[in-house]
Amino acid sequence: MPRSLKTAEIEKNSHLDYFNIAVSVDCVIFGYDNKELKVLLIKSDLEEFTGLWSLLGDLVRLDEDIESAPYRVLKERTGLDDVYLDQVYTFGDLGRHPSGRVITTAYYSLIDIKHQLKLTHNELHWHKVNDIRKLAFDHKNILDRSLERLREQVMEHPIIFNLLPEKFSLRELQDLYQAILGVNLDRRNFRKKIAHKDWLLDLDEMENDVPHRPGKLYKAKTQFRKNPGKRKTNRAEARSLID
Amino acid sequence: MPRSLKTAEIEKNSHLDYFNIAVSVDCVIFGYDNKELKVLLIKSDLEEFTGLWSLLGDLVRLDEDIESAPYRVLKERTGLDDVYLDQVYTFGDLGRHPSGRVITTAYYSLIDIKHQLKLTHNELHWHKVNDIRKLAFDHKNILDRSLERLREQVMEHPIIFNLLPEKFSLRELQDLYQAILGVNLDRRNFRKKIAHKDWLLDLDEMENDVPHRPGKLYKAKTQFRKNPGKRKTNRAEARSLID
DNA sequence: CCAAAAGTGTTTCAACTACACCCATGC
DNA sequence: GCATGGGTGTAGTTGAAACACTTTTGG
Repeated sequence: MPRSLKTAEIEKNSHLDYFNIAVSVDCVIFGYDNKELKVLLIKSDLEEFTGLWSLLGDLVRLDEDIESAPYRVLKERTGLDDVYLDQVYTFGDLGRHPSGRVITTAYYSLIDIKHQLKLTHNELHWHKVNDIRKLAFDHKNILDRSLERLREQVMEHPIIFNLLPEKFSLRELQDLYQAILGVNLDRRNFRKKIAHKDWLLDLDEMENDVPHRPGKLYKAKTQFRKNPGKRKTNRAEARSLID
Repeated sequence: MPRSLKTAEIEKNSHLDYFNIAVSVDCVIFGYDNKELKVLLIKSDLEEFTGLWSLLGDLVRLDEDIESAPYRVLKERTGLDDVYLDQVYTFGDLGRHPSGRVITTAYYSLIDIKHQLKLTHNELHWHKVNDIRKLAFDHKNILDRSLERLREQVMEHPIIFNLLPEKFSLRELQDLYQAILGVNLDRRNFRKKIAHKDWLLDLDEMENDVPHRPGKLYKAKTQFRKNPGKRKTNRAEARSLID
């Protein structure tokens, strides 16, 4: 009963297992720091991929909904419990996993990199998304698709706040949009657009410790923060909240 | 080796199989006729779902990419070979299949209902999408998500022509958009918008057999018709073609 | 006083909406 | 000649883009 197989054990699959299809999830965990979009990767321990990094994934257990699996992976790897997750795509080409037939469903996740993570593995590191050229398996492809999806979602849906600390200035928000979209935005137009969307609460507080004129601080209206209502209803909720 | 298991045999899974996760694909096959959006369904042969209809699906084989599976299902069920397909979402809740643990990836497909289909099963019928209240398994949910996705795609991407015969009038095209989106569109604005997109070739031919002034006939520029280049590149191609 | 970013309004342009009349064909 | 849809243009509105100066703070 392969109930508690770990990713690191996939390669130990017996020949018998090889003749079944295994189902995994892979998490594209995005974070934001120092004006750069980052992704959390783990050093691959497969011989075929020595020196390469890979996404965090695991086999789906027999006793969990597929959507629970990425929450479990996040919890196990980072200690985080209440995160934004969205399914991206399912990848199932024949040769995508060297140890056998593994079909994987990719989820992307947005977390506040400053929430001191309890990283459970010392081979776990944040990488600048822009610097990544090659990953183990088809994970570069999965990353590209997830980033593409994130870019599609981020201007339309109030999800970006999950990448920021609770309080932030409009400049920080704009920098983050720019990091994700890879473009520069006009400050005045950006502020008008954000104001129009009515996603923010004005905290009547100011930044401090900045070496220039401090900006006002805002936070996201609570319904947009983290993962409102947990599993399954993500998409529908996010959608209804912006109508 | 469960290499050639058929959907209809899922329920025969042994207890041994029950303790594995099976992977299937389900096809939401859309067609258009008589100003109504239709979907191709098969009568469920599971006891639990007596009298209910279900989507066409099958287990993914060990020797095929996951994206090949829906093409194979389409080919087996309708005889069609070169169809538009797009992955929608992967559904994997614990209780979704009464015979065991089956995770399914949904694809939607757009086909010309008039291409006389070689329907391989006499319990296979077209149903008006608007009339469907209940389906076997979680297929109503899958249908709803697929329709939602089709609606998102159809104004932005040149895919709708796959639902029409090769030659069509602007009225037919508009009727089809209206059937999909569930709204009425202004004729003049619609024609301007379509003209602007530059998706059509003017055939310099007229309708005949219509009991009113005949309209001009158009066809989609060839790159938008059917499934250009087959599997895998669907999304990327569709996207690049509209830039 | 210098550097850095905060904050703010107007004009232009493109896209979308609403809306009405004459035309061509079949019957 | 009547019914049905074909075919077309304009005015108003809305959202996006371009663009520059003054203010506040820290150093």
